[in-house]
Amino acid sequence: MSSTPGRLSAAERRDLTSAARIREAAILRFARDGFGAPLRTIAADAGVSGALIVHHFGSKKDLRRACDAWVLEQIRDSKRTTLAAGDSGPWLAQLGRAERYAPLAVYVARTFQAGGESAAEFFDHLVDDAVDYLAEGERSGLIRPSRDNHARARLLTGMNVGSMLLQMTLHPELLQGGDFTGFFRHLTETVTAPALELYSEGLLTSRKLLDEYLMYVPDPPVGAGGGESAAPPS
Amino acid sequence: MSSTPGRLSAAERRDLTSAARIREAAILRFARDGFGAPLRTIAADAGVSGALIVHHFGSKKDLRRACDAWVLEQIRDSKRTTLAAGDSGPWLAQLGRAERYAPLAVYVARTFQAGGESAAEFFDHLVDDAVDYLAEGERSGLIRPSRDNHARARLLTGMNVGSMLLQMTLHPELLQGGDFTGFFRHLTETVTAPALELYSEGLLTSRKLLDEYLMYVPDPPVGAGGGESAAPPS
DNA sequence: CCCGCGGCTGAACACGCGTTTAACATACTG
DNA sequence: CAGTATGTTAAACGCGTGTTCAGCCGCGGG
Repeated sequence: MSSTPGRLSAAERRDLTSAARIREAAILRFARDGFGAPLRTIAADAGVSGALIVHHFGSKKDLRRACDAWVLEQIRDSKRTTLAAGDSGPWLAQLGRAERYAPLAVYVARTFQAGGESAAEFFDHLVDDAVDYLAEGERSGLIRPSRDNHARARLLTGMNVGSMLLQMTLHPELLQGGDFTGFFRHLTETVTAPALELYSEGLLTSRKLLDEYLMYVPDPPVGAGGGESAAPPS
Repeated sequence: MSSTPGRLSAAERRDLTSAARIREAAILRFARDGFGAPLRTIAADAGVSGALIVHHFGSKKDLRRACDAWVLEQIRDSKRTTLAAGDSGPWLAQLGRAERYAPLAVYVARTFQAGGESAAEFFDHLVDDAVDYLAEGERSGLIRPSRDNHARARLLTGMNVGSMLLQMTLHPELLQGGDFTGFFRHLTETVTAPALELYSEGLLTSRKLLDEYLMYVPDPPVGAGGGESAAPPS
């Protein structure tokens, strides 16, 4: 992994090797076309042969694992940065707007689309983030308290990620060019207004339905959450 | 297509032929495993050879087209029925609970997951339904008026479908058995409570954010909608 | 009787894909 | 300079898949 005598750290130097180019190309291509993208296409993107990819990474699965780890690392970086800047909040939305991080956000969306273990893990991660974010909003008086913080966080996160997934399948052309920011711009443009309305005023005129439901089913929360996903009864 | 001399209509008689069995098996298998399911698996489900499928339907794509049409027809039926019973409303949620229609709902979800032309068409269909449903709720005083009915309908539909998609990728095991109703049960169970809370009380304590946003961007609606999908800024 | 035709099949073909293999180039080492 | 490790490649293999092909079976009509 390290042969040149330069004094850069191994991690830094690797960013100049073809292995790094492959990783970069793979992330971009996976974000564009999903994880079904042929290995040879990634190879062409990186300007190398297909065989070299498996030589460096072992297999396509391992390549994806490497990309996953790298993306997660980048995201942690970004979170540290925005947190340090006091600009806390849900990163998925903001991330998409930042030119640099948009591909990462789309990559994450592809992870959800592909499903599997990593998707579930990542979702829990996002939910935990949302819990924190909502709690902070609650403290600052911006957000209402909930009967079940975890369930609410799960609902909102699920709606967000789900909507992203839907937009991905409904408008694949937005990803086909490398224009990842356009994807998020379109998403927020069509969503912000009605979402703010829903968040500010609600949807129902009375609390009758809610009260009836709460009467019907027993206790709402206790401590830890139990269920998982999200989809309101329209 | 018709050789036996019975007096049933051609369409009815076909429901006894192996072509019908193939269609039925394909719908179930597509719902379970998605449209990537191998033709030979469907053939095994239907108890026929793989070659017979293409003999009857021409190709896998054509088979899917036939299934799409059939499912759409079934859904129209179901809509007519529930509408006649005065039990109007969004069918996707209710549909999942009805033992008979649950596979159809999952099939539709798979359609969205696969993306493409039919997904977009179907989504518009759902949005139109939601517009009607919301308007009716508004008339009956249950639902608040909106600044942009179409945008709101798109948001809510997108959140619903998106959440369904997410649950599909997050919990594929719920589909792996043929238990399609369990899928929807789990979905509504984890979602209903926080969704009702959100719909009844909103999320934000003040309308400041909304007003600011509305001040910032010009007119909200006019007549027809323009954008498409949905995903609130968490 | 047999002839033909439609339902139906197993085997073979074509193709895209991940992966393996053998070889070549380059550069560092003794 | 030989030797060896490392980066890199073209070609081939294996496998899963949609599709095609040649033929079998059973039955209704001459």
